Amino acid sequence: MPNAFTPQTSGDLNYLKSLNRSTILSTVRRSPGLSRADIALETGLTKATVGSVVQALVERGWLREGELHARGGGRPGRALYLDGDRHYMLGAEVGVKGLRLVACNLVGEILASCHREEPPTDPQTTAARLAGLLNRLRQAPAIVERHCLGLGVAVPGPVSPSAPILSLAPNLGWVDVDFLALLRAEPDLPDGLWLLDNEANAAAFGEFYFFEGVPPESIAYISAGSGIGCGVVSGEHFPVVPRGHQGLVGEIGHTVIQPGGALCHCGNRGCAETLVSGWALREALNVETDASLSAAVQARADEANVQALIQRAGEALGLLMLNLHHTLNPSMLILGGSLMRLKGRLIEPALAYFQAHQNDLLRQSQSVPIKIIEDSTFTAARGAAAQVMARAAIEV
Amino acid sequence: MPNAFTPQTSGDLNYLKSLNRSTILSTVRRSPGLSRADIALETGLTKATVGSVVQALVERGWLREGELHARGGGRPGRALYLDGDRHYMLGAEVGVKGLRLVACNLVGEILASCHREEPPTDPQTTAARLAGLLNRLRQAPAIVERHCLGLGVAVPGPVSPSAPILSLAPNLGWVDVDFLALLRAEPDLPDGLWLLDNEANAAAFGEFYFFEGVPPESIAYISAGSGIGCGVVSGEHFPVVPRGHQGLVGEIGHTVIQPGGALCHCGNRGCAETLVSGWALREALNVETDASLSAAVQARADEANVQALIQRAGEALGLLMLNLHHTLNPSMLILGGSLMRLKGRLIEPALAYFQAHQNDLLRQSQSVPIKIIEDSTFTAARGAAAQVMARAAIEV
DNA sequence: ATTATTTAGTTAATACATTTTACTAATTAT
DNA sequence: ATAATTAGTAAAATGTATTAACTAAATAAT
Repeated sequence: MPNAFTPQTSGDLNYLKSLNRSTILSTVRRSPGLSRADIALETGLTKATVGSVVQALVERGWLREGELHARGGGRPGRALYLDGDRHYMLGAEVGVKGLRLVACNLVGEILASCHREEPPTDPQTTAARLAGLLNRLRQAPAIVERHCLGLGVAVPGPVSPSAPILSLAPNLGWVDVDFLALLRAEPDLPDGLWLLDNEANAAAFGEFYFFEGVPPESIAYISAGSGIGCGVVSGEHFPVVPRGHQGLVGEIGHTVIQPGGALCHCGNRGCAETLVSGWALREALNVETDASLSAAVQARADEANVQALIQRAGEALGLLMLNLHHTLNPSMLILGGSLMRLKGRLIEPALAYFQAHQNDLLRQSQSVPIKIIEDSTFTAARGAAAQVMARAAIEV
Repeated sequence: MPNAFTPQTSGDLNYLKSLNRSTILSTVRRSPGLSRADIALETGLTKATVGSVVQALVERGWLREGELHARGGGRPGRALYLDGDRHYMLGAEVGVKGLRLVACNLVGEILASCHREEPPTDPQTTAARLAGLLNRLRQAPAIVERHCLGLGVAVPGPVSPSAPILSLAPNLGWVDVDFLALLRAEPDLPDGLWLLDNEANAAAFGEFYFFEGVPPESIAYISAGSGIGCGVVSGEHFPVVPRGHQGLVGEIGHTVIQPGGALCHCGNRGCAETLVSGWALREALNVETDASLSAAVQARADEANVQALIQRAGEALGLLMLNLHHTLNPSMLILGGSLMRLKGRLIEPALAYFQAHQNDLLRQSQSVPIKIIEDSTFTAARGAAAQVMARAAIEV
């Protein structure tokens, strides 16, 4: 039956095996240290099945055995963990302000990374530049001996749900770019799975997939940078990222929250992005694209109109969070993106607005946890790598 | 792998069989008249598997054989259809203004129906009244000889995703009502599956499941009645209704689209419901709850302030549609609910606003089809019945 | 110390769903 | 009529998970 990665819908015995293998891997990822017996209990599979699947996964470098459990009577189980030492995934983000790359292992640890803060020009040149950085990254001592599962690339715009093509990146001026094809033309790049996704989706996926602690049922990741995007993920063993008919799920930057408000790049008035986004704040404060917005705000922090501007932006973000909550109702909201560098100045009004406007629908249950990622430099790149892992886990 | 109805995640041979059976049924539902060979081609299953599954489904009254195909050379295949003659499902809607009941067959045809336009009082009494109507409905000649698969109930408020409990129905004044338990206490009701869901979710499900023609990948159904709700469905063979952490997915009536606007029942200002909803319009026009809103509007159609009010409501609906599109990006928008009785007066400004504000993100691909259901008296009830069928199809 | 008990994990036999292969059935084209 | 083509069925083969019986390794009781 279908999950995010296998759109197929009917199944044979192969599919069944892959399903159970993937479920077992997911179970260990979400609860590291479980024993075979624990897994059997949790998944409903028999000890025999779990035993044989685990054996295969250990041999292939996906799982490793750890210490013995010693809890009460009986033979102790052997703890199982994802094996962080044999495979790695590459993740890259083509951002409006530069390229970011990571290599990370099955546990989500970043083994090597690099970034180049220089706005991309045309797709072709950017692909060549990214290929160069990737090849250098792959020489890093921490990963040179490992097996590469593939490469995930995150881009700042919607990706067509039917093909891995960037359909529009307003802030780069790119339209219908088959970035992976451009990349594939470069020499010496690794084999394996190659994936392309929207930056917010990738980031959301990574935060969900490598969540530390008890994972929420679903999350919405609001990416507040030059523009405002949002990625959604849910589904415990098979995390699903809804992309929508045209890949526009989560384009909340262009939801209208102030009819008749300021003119937006998209042609409408009162879009959320006109109130809270990198470009809108830069425009209002006269800050160049390649200068630091947060530094400019910091420098002019005592000007009343600057304070009011950031305050209003924060409140707009809070409103956006509320509307998102009433539309998608995720178990957790995560805030990331470069705008988080404005810290309390932006975040406090946002949270205050969100708390103050909890209405009856919300108040009856406990309110939604909110997590803030202050430095999300590599969040999308790591998320893209996570997507590679999730996909590879199905095939192993 | 999990679908809407089987939260399980690991699988055995039983699961595999159920998966394929359900897929085959879905294939026939979406394309009536396929032959066994067509199904094998479409699903990727072998002819042998399809043959044996179809045989079982014909025996159990889910499929029936039809005419022979005659297309070119070779032995003609035999057309297969869902069997509309042996089973039926009951669906009921507990609405703010009354009860609506249907019995429908596997093809989605309504075999019998009744409604009682009298606002529900307390849950207990309502359950008793509904039970009475159900028992009378089951005596209808069209269904009395058939087998009942179960009962689906749609309610005007969010249902907890973890249990079939209506957590809040603001317009009924009900809180945390276990309506199915109350119903179960009544005598002589049928066995089978009993389901409870939000009215908008149920309606959305029914429109998706029994869609006539080529079904869209996903739909969002906007239910514009006393309040404004929205249901979402996607997934071809296993339609999924995202419900969210607290069952609040689609509570778009309380998204804020006019900060600082009119005070809403929920305590906030500027919610969509303050501009476009049965209660807001009644309040503005001084129409009693049990009187007809559309009649009142009709009667005062030449007053300028009434015209302006409806015009504004329509534009708010259009804005809501746009925001929904940018957040969920469904393949099709469906508008329903009692407000549709205002017809062109409301719908035209809504569509005009929606078309006029298509921005770059939308314009690049063809625009979203919009379907309007003018009379949605039984839409939610039939949808609840559809949910029963979808669930029963997994178990057969 | 020895034995019983409990839990973990493996192995071999079994059950069963799908596939593969070979077949029969029914039509059209030659 | 015969060949060719497509639909559908039947029997054997494949491969999955389960069941049942086992071994392994710890604690608790004697």
